[in-house]
Amino acid sequence: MKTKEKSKEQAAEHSKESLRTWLRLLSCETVIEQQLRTLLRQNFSVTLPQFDVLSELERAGDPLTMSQLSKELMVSNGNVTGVIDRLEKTEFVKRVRAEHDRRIQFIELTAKGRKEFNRMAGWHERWVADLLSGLSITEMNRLQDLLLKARESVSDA
Amino acid sequence: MKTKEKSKEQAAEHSKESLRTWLRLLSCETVIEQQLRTLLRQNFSVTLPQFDVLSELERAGDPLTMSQLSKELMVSNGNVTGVIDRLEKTEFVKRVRAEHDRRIQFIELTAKGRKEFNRMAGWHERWVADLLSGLSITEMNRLQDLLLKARESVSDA
DNA sequence: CTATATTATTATAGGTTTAAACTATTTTGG
DNA sequence: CCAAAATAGTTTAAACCTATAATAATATAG
Repeated sequence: MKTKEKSKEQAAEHSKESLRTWLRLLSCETVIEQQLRTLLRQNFSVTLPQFDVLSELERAGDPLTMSQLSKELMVSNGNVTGVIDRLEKTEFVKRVRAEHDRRIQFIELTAKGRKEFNRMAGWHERWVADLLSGLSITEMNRLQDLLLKARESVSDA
Repeated sequence: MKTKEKSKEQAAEHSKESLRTWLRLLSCETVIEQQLRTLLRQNFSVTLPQFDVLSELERAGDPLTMSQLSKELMVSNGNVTGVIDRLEKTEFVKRVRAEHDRRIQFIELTAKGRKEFNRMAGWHERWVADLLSGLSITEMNRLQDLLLKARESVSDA
């Protein structure tokens, strides 16, 4: 078989392996997500999307707008509105209208929100480490590289 | 540093890499899922969960019960009820009560459902292959192995 | 000042989970 | 054997998440 030439057989095999890879990626993500969702709910009465918002706010260090949250978390803007509504109800965050542009809502962590999040984050990291304890650091680094390459492939496609 | 001894530094690094790995896995899964969801909706007016149900039914070859679908797709039983309700409304599947055990609902593809699914499945495979075209077959095999190992780690934890 | 773009919310439809309810079946104890 | 209890399969209810599309409010450009 000639090299550098993409035969039909190779294309078919690539296609088949792509599907297998995607299905495995999906199931792997699903089992981890469900574990974390359950642990967060049972231990802290918080949902995973809510945790993700708090995480993003803490990571940023500064208040973020609805649009920034929407972009960072890769969810729709209408979605963010609902999650923030509920986080505001539990007083983990608060909305603050920007002075210079009254369309903009800045979302900031309250003292309570920051304190609770830090408590959760410690456990969250332990849970993830525990779930992935069967992988060595080397394996995780290789996995990260391949996942990054996959994501870049998707972005280019 | 002594070998075979898990120092605190190693544990901390493992923990950090676990979190990075999980976040990368999550974002990778999310971007692919959103692409596929959009493509399915725009081209076939079907949702990703509905496609997954049809896929499972076609793969099985025989009708499946609600519980079997719930287990295979790793979603709750209440969830399956709703998705099947909608698939029944579009006449892609139908419910059939089992003779021998009248608690059981067998879900089977209709002729229309099977035909439409096969049309979708071809495109679905092409889309996935296109999204992952930046990875070689070798890379995908390595990725599959690592993902399998990760999922096993989660199951053991 | 008007047209356009940006930011956020609302409306609608669908997906998801957990807990509880409901029905059918099986098991158990008398 | 039969009634009660336990188990199994599915659905329902309530709460939340999610996307798209439409809308409202504000800002900016011409």
